[in-house]
Amino acid sequence: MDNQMFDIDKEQKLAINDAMELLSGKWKFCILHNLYIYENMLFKDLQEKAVKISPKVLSKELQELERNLLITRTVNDTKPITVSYTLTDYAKNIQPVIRSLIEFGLVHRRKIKEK
Amino acid sequence: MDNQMFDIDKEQKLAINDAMELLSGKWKFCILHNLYIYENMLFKDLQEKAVKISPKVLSKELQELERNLLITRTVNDTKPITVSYTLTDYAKNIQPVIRSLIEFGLVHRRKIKEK
DNA sequence: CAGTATCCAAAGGGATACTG
DNA sequence: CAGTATCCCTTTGGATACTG
Repeated sequence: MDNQMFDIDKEQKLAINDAMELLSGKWKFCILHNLYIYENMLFKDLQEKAVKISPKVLSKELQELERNLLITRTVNDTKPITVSYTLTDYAKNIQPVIRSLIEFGLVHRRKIKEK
Repeated sequence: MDNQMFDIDKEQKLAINDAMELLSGKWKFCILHNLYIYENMLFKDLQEKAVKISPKVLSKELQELERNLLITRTVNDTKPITVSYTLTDYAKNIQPVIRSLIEFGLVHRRKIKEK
C-alpha cells in the first residue's frame, strides 16, 4: 500500500478543514439554528435568547458568519438603530450539517445518560 | 411572543451543545473520517497519514473519542506492542454529520474561491 | 511503537465599561 | 441598541524529550 493510495482523498480532507474552520467557535451552530427557526433576529435577541454570551464574542461570531456568506446583516432605520440578522440563501447548504448534528446530539444524549 | 414560545426547543439546544462538545478539538472529524475509510489504523498511521499532530494531542483526541463510545482501542500482541483503532457500531450515528460536513465543505471551497 | 511529561505560545472566550 | 475596547483567565495545541 503506497502513500498515494493510503491518503484519503485530499479534496475531502480540505473540505473537512474548511468546514471546520468556518464553524469553529462555540456558538456558530446555535446562532445558525436560531436564525433558521426565527428567520430574523436582532443582535439583542440573539444575545438574550439564542446564546448567552458577551457582546464582544457574539459580534465576532456574527462577523465571521457574514464574511463566510452565511448570514446577512441589515441596519434598521430605527431610533436607536437596530440590526437584524438573517440567513442567506447560501446558508441552506449548511442545513444538512446542522440537522444531522442535532439528530446525532439527541441520540448521543440518551446514549451517554445510560452510562 | 412570550419567552416560552421564543426559545427554540431546549432539547435541540442541548443536542447541539452535546454534539459540539463531543466533536470539539481540531482533529476529531478527520480521525473519524479516516477510520471510516480505512477501518483499522494504528496510532502511528493516524499520526502520519491522517493528522500531522504531536502524539500528545492525538492521544488526547483518541481518548475522548473512545470515552464517547465512537472508537475502539485494541492492543495488539506484537513486539513492540501496537495499538489499533476502529470505529464502533455506534459511530455510524455520526456518519451523516461527517458526510454532510464534507459535502458542505466542498461546496464552500468553490464558493469562497470565487471571491 | 504508543504513549506520557514538560514547557510554552497562541487562541478562545467571559466580564465589564464605554461610545455613537 | 449595537457594538468596541480592555483586561484577564482558561483552554488548546505544537515541539520535544522521555519511558515501558
